[in-house]
Amino acid sequence: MTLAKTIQHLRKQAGMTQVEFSARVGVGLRFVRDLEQGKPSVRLDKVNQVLDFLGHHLEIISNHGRKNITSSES
Amino acid sequence: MTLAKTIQHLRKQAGMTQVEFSARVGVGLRFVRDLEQGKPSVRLDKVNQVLDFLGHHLEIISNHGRKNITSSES
DNA sequence: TAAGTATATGCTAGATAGGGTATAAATTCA
DNA sequence: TGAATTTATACCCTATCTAGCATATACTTA
Repeated sequence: MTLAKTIQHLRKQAGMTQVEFSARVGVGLRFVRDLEQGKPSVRLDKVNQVLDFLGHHLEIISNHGRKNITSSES
Repeated sequence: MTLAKTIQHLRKQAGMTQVEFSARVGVGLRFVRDLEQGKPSVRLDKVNQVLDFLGHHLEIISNHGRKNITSSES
């Protein structure tokens, strides 16, 4: 599941509209909408603020196996 | 480990300087430095670009247990 | 269908991230 | 210790993110 859809899912699970959610999290309504629409260039601190409110956080996970160091096979 | 330190660790593990790294990833040197210094307000898409290069990605993880819906115990 | 609610999109203004560059500080190594 | 390398900090400039508002579109229910 994408970040956008996961957050949307968690918000709905918490029974909040975007309006209520943005107010309680402390970010702009517009941001919540952009976020849930999958805008890629959002600010990380804002995302973390949202996730923290939802009792979640981000972690770095290895892409099991094939690295992507731009396959430097000369 | 923090996002900043993890990325720095992965970069060094790959044997690259910040200069080489930024060039190969395709982001500015300035960004790499801000990122590794723990600047919280970096852009998510840039972070993902870096992580993808390193063969990693971000995932949403639940903070096991205590939610943080700002403890709305009235 | 209509009304009410919720979400999506377009716009502007203000704030700031990122790129580039220069320099300072730290680190490495002979 | 000194030189070379790497990393950190400071500055300016441009691009764009966020907030806020208005409006349009979707969704729900009577």
